[in-house]
Amino acid sequence: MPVQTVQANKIGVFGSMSVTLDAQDRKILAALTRNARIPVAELARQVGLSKTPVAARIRHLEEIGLITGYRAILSPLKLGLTHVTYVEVSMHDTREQALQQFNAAVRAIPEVEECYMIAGGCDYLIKVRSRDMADFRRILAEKISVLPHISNTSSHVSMEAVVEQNFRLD
Amino acid sequence: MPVQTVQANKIGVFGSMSVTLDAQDRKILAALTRNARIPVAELARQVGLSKTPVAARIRHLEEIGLITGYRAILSPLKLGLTHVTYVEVSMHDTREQALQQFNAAVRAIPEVEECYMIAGGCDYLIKVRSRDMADFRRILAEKISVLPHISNTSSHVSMEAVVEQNFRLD
DNA sequence: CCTGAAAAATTATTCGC
DNA sequence: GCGAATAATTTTTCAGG
Repeated sequence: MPVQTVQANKIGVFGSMSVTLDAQDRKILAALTRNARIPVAELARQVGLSKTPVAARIRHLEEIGLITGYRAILSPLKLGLTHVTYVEVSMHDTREQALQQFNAAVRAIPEVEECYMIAGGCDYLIKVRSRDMADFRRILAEKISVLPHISNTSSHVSMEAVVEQNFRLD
Repeated sequence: MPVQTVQANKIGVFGSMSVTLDAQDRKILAALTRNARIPVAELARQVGLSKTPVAARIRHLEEIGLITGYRAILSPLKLGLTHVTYVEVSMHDTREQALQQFNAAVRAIPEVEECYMIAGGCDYLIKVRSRDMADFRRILAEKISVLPHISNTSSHVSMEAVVEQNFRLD
């Protein structure tokens, strides 16, 4: 059975609670986080168990939704997507309906890599990945600035990626 | 032979520059980005080619460094890491040596998920993932605030993740 | 709940065309 | 680049501690 069936999310009160993991589960997750294609046999060796319990643990971690999937990681550099810009967005309407309309619209923009609603001054922080400054200008003008209920935006261009997509397991 | 070797480098002569991809390569990357464990046979079906060229294309995409790896994706929620905070960091020394010392130090903090050097007012933008506010306070006090050459920090707490780790292939 | 090995299924590779 | 046969790898199963 393909693994992506794991992504059947059970969204609800009980399905979204955090889970306690033992040291071996953490080793399994650390290894799968480094390499999604590691064989269970090799994983078992690293964890210090036999294949059977390791396979069962992986299956369980998938079923409870802790492992949401397995993905290939691409080089933004090789894709020509070297420019990263953070856009602060202020809203002129922060009522629930307006926020949900904004959320839906921002999710439809493929160039938006991340977006968080922020407490305090600016209302949203959007991370945009683009080819270059001209590409970003187009994205800002055609996609970001036309988002619903926006009051104004402020862009902050990255000069260097110091840490990109780091993980934390402990 | 894959097409991209014909017109290999778009810009410049260096091996780290961007690559031109045909529609089939993009389909392969899109599929592997959704599911790293998809069998070559299934991938071939989706792309509209047979297994042989698809396997060769994947191998090539790995060799040129466009596919950098395959990783399991974990649910921050299930791990109890629901709090995201962006920390703006200003430096009191922006000479090259100071920046490199800062970069090395920030890379050693596991709770830092991302860090970009920013043009303009604040010098760095750091994304921190924590269990809760108390956990963040500890990280800020013990790990962020003690980074070398820092002048001051300003924290922006996320209230909602609207988009998390979205990809762009086109 | 784990072990270890045999069995079964799946997947990748190698050919001639 | 195709398709089938081959070869390799990986997962699953099961009796036993």
